[in-house]
Amino acid sequence: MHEEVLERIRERRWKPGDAIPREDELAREFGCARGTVNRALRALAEAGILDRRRRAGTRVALHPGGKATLDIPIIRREVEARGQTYSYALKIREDAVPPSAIREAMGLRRDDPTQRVLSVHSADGRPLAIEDRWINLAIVPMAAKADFTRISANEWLVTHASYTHGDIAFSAQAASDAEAALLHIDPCVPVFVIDRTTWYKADAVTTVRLTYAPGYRIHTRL
Amino acid sequence: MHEEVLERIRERRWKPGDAIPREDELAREFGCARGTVNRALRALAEAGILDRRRRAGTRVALHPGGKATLDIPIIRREVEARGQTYSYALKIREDAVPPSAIREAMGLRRDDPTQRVLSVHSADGRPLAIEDRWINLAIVPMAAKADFTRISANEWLVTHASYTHGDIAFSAQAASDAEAALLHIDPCVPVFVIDRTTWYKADAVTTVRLTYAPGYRIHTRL
DNA sequence: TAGTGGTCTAGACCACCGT
DNA sequence: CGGTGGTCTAGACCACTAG
Repeated sequence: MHEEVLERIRERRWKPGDAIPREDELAREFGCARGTVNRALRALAEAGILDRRRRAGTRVALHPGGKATLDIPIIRREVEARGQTYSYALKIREDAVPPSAIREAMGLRRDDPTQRVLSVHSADGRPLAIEDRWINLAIVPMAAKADFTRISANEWLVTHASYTHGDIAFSAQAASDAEAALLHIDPCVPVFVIDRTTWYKADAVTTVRLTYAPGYRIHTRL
Repeated sequence: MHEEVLERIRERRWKPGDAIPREDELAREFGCARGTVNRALRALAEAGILDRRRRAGTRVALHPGGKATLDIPIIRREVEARGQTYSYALKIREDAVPPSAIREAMGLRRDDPTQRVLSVHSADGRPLAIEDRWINLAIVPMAAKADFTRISANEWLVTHASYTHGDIAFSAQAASDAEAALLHIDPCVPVFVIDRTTWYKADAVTTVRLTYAPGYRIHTRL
């Protein structure tokens, strides 16, 4: 069902913008229950292949497939999955007042308790990524007692803190002097950067910048 | 249902690694049909929040929420959505033999008909992205007749060609001399790069490199 | 092999939103 | 307003796989 509809779209029998038959018509045509048709079409709509609206019916999306789902893996697992040996070094851990840009992004006041954790993840002994993180201790007080010399803040938070929503951004940056030193590269070299902030209801949980060594790419299938 | 399960995970009543009750038990607890439970749990599993296996039951994922879905928008729409004026310039269009790296990535022979289309997308008159594309004319012969001076190859292909699968990669690169000239920036400046190749069954449809002007970021919510 | 999720059915009522 | 998708039910059988 799902596959048959996809096939008709790919064969261009149903083209972008076209309306396709109603659920009950398709159910008769395929000789199945409407619920089955509904499930198949809803899945295709979630994938961005179809546009569905009550009363207006179902149409092939104008720009089908304009979505990609990325895995955001734990760095350790990513390294180990490539068969490399992972290592990790904690560089800075301090209770400190974040710079105003961070405070603003997290919606924090100057007197909110925050902890900064800066560490380097390495693959086969070579620096792979810098993790520069600020944790809101008011929301995750347990983090103050966690042993970030053994497990990365990245990994600790994934299993010990929950979030309701967040945002993530990918960009290209020139390595700063400090970043270059940690990654053993020259300053101003292009590096791939991921900025992520997560929230629990109205409160920021943590914000992190991951700065990857040159050559890093995020890859996914469509 | 969906929300209630999410809430229990976020409250850490069900923690990563924990097994949660069977579908029929939850159905009794919530006073609904098993089908309803199944739909809710299946949705959470697709989102990476739950791990489900027949016979083994349902568990909270060890690394919940390790997925992000990105919109891969048409550049024109992306610009217009920001309220900027979009413009587009075709720079190169030629039937040519792709370099061996491209041929290899697309699985083409030297005598397969291919067309190169290189263009620049601009926002408010400022170059935003270079689109450097190779099209497999054996699979999309209509592309030879398309008017790429008016509509970008990007946009034309989305509505006139289908694909069964593809892959996409994001990386940070140093701008080459040619790219720097087209984007009106200095060489070696960090630029965000998207490489994408799409396939129809066993044949490559097109491969494209989008090179974005400095400052570009991809952003999404989690 | 037994227990779990995966999928389907036939029917029902509801919510939304173009016309 | 009416027609469409959205969601639910109660039941059934199947497919997979852990023990």
